[in-house]
Amino acid sequence: MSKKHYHHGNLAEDILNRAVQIIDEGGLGALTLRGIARDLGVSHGAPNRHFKNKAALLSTLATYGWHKVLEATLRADNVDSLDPRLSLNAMGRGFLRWALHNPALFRTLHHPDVARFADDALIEAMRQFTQAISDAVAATQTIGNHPGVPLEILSIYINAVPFGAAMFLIDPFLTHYEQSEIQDMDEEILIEQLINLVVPLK
Amino acid sequence: MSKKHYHHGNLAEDILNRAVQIIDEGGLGALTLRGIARDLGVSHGAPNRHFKNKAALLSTLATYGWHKVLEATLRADNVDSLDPRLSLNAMGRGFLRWALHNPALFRTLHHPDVARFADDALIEAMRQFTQAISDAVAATQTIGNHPGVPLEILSIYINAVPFGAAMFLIDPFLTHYEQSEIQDMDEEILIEQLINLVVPLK
DNA sequence: ATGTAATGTAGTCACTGTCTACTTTGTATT
DNA sequence: AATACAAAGTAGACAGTGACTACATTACAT
Repeated sequence: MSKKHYHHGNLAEDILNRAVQIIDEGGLGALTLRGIARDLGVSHGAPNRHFKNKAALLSTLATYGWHKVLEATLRADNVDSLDPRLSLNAMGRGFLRWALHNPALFRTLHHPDVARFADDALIEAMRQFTQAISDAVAATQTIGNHPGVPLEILSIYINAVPFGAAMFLIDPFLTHYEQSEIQDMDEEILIEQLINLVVPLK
Repeated sequence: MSKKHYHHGNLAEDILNRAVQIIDEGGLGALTLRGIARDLGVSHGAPNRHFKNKAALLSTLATYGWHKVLEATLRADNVDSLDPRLSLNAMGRGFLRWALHNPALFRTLHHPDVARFADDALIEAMRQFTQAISDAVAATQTIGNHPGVPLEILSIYINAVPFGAAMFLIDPFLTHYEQSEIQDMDEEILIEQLINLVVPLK
């Protein structure tokens, strides 16, 4: 970190952290390699030693994000419950909570210009996530939930709710939308009510 | 269109159409004002006469998209049904069908870098859409659907399903995902099964 | 200790968005 | 019909960006 050293130390990680901050503050459009380099007090070409190009940086960021969101989804309270419904409900809450707390990373996850240049690591991270959701959904089907619905379709449905809800809730549009009562709501209650709609605990 | 004329005719509209094509082909990252100008055989500064800047072009595109998706949502078969559930179900199908057929425009709708610089027209278009959904959801509540759930939360839930599902289904990631049976499915059946999950016709 | 690979620097290039001054053309007014 | 004016397009310039190159510094394995 000290400016006296020629070598930076762990520039790659600092670049990623700074990238998350910038996206949080100004969106993906505000992200520039040269801007990051300036912020870290390093020459404009330095980031190229750690990321082949801008797409590679975004891809790394998205891969990191998928790992994080999977972790948040699987480590939430009650995920380990023996009741598949309670477990899946907990996963949904963990997912939505993480998305609301990490809007910048969340937005990179499904960003089309990121997925378009996805490398193998990113594809594998995405696959792991969808697999985890699919497994949990399959478990609820074994106890009678939504019988007859193809697993892949049911998984899309279950996944779409926290994803679509988060997309809407972190949309800058909401800021312009005055009548909303949601901004005053307790976050946990909001999460609970939304997830209970898609995975009822009856 | 003839190259012999100094004035182009209706350049603004042609710019928008070409922009949609470019986003369809190469994503939002492939969209450049100069590229559009080249494609239309016009000087690089010409688009500035019709759009103050790139953000204004994207904003116009998004506004147009919101109008289109609202139209597709409200004009689908059975939307006029007297049964609020059947009507809302039809709206969901109309929405999802449109999104799958217009991935480029759909992606601009909630693109954070677009909403961030939203002008009044865009905000109003968004508001009209959410209002239409909210009204239809409220109608289903009057006949006993999801009693006790706050309307705004229920609306987010209802909206999240076709939105999140479309987001996933048009994700370039799916291309890398071999085991998927979804790509071989009939689109209408896919739409029907997904929407029936969130708005059951019992 | 030393040489080699990793890491950072400085310079350059094409491309982009945006601005300005200028040119051409459609149209309303007389 | 002539003409003035606004709308629309052109050409040139500028700074910022991503990416590449050649070069400098440093860490580390041998």
